[in-house]
Amino acid sequence: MTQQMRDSRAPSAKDPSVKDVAAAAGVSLGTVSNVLNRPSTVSAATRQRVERAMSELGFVRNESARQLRAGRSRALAYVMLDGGNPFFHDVAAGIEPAAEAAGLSLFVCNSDGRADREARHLDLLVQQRVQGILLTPVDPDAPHLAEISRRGIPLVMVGRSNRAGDRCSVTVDDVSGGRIAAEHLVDRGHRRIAFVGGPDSIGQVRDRLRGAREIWAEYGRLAEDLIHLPTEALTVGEGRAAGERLAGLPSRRRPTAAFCANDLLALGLLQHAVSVGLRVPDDLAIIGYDDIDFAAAAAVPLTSVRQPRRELGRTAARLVLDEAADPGHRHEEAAFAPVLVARASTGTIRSHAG
Amino acid sequence: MTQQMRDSRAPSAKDPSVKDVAAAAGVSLGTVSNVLNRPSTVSAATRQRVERAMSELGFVRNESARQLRAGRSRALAYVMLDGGNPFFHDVAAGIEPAAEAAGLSLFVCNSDGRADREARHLDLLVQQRVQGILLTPVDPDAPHLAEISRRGIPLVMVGRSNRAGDRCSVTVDDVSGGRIAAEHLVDRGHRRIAFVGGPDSIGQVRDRLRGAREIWAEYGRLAEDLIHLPTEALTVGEGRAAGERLAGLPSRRRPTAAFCANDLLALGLLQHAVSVGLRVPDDLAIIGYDDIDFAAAAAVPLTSVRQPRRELGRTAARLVLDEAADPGHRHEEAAFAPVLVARASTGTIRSHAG
DNA sequence: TTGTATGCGTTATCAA
DNA sequence: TTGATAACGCATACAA
Repeated sequence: MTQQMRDSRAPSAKDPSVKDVAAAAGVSLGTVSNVLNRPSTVSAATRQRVERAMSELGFVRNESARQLRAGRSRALAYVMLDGGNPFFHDVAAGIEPAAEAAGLSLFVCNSDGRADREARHLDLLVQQRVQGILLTPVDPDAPHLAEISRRGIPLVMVGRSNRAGDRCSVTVDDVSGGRIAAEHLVDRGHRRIAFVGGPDSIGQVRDRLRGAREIWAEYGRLAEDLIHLPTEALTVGEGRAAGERLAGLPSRRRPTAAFCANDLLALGLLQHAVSVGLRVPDDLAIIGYDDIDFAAAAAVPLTSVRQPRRELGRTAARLVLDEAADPGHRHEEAAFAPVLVARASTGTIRSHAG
Repeated sequence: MTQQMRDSRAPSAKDPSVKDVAAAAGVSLGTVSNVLNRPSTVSAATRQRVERAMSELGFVRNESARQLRAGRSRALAYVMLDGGNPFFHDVAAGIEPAAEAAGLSLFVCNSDGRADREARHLDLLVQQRVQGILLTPVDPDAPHLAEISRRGIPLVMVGRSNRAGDRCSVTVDDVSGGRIAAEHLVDRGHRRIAFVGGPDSIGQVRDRLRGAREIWAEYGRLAEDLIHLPTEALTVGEGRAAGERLAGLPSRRRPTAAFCANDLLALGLLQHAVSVGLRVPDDLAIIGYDDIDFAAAAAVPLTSVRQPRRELGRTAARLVLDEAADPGHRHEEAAFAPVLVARASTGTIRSHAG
């Protein structure tokens, strides 16, 4: 059942190198290299001989050696903020084809929102001499990021720009997103709403709340009618917990709608609402943020503020690649606009009964 | 706004090497290496001098050079089958700490269910000389996998074993899982059920259906009362589409419960059911497979057949690491048992009304 | 068109 | 305790 297979090659045999191929083909090492890198400069006859030797020996280029020689790796890296949130995987999915088109591999790492993990990943990536780093940072102004730039490694911020603005970034205006979400709720006639989200250390959360408050004030609503339900993380579980607290409010203070700082919170809140028999959107309207696929897939499809996830990744990749290749590169901030995607969780025009 | 920063080091300056450090510290290159690798053999005074030089120059080891020297990389890789399914990311999350504990990095790749992409990733990984590969394969018997083994690279199958059984694998018995799911529905009194899933080329799907059919037969039910609704992929969208077809069945043939080959399908089906006003579980009970976090988070929490996702990853990592390190390694198949996680989507004991 | 020689940065061996 | 040297596999400049 668990018999060791008799391999055609001893497991300990070392990989054949260009030298071995050269010997087998009866040519010099340089010729083998030419076959690999400038095949047109080699005569058809010898080329075939070399290629035959390569396949017979099972030759595979050693990437470490190539990198050492080249002075840099052929890879990009993306350090995401929360591996449990599909949003970031979608961003990564946008980066990958761009990296591949440039002949580069993509290393995907997850800081999990912890500065120490972020720093550790960054360390490793510098050791690998990656050509560029895409990062959704725990703290966009952390000193260890400046260190990366000082080394001359292209570093692009994804979803957040740093204060100094001295590097490329790809952002979606979170204040504007907060405004859009809140205005949607105002339009739907809600007069008492909740903002669900936290912790406050996350800039995106602060901005979205700020946007919501702006709109709220502009419509002349009372600040106290926009209740902030803080959470400890942007997770489904915290969304559920927020639901409990929301349900516990005295009815005169209870909001008729909730704007969640991301879709995970919104899904948790939705679940809690349904479980206690609330009708969504009639008893409680819910709007999320990010528009991950699971938002559209929810039992009550979730209204959400869409960020162009793949596009973020693609654009960020374009920027690092430019910074890596073009000596005249100038940093730029590519800003995208969030857009509202209205679904059933806030009521459709059709079904809305005032 | 997009001003080029004046770096303390010219962007083109090359990274300092051990040689540079040695020069700066006034010692030989070998001593620097000793500081790095065998600090105890260096006198405290020189060690400090070297360390100071290192930090002043901003020295960072070059991983390529280390790898070239060592003859192998310090990395593991996981090639997942579907990056859009959180299940696989959870497996990866189980691998990572194990890799880290062994001092290895983890490359995560996504074949997206396509053999050519899988092959391409594998190629790249061989070039990188990774120490081992974890793989949820498109086809566990594909010849390019044998090629990996022939090279002596530890290869562990995750969630699927190959026919020959000549390598390590970590599996969860899908037939058994299918049985558990179907029996749960039988227990709930369902006499006509659907199996939603496909394509047939996916072994896991075949096995789960087989298990369901086994139970169905063992309980003396008619084969025709277990309807197979094939899908083209294991996605939310396909789940929704299956819902349409299910609703289109004549009522005498319409199942009262659906067993979905994975949770994404189940979520799609759930959404469709809710959208057409079906009550879940009363009008239609739904059971999924994998028990991803979003199953528990659904508006109607989804009953699912749980696979120990992180544990799969952790165990697979243990096996590759053993194969990579122990010359006396014997291949083994670590088999886990799936377990039912009953939630509201199939009715709870309490609320169940026969 | 092909061959020879050198160096990338690191680690390890050996001699001092 | 420290220093000099070789080797890992590859790509390239240059010579033949």
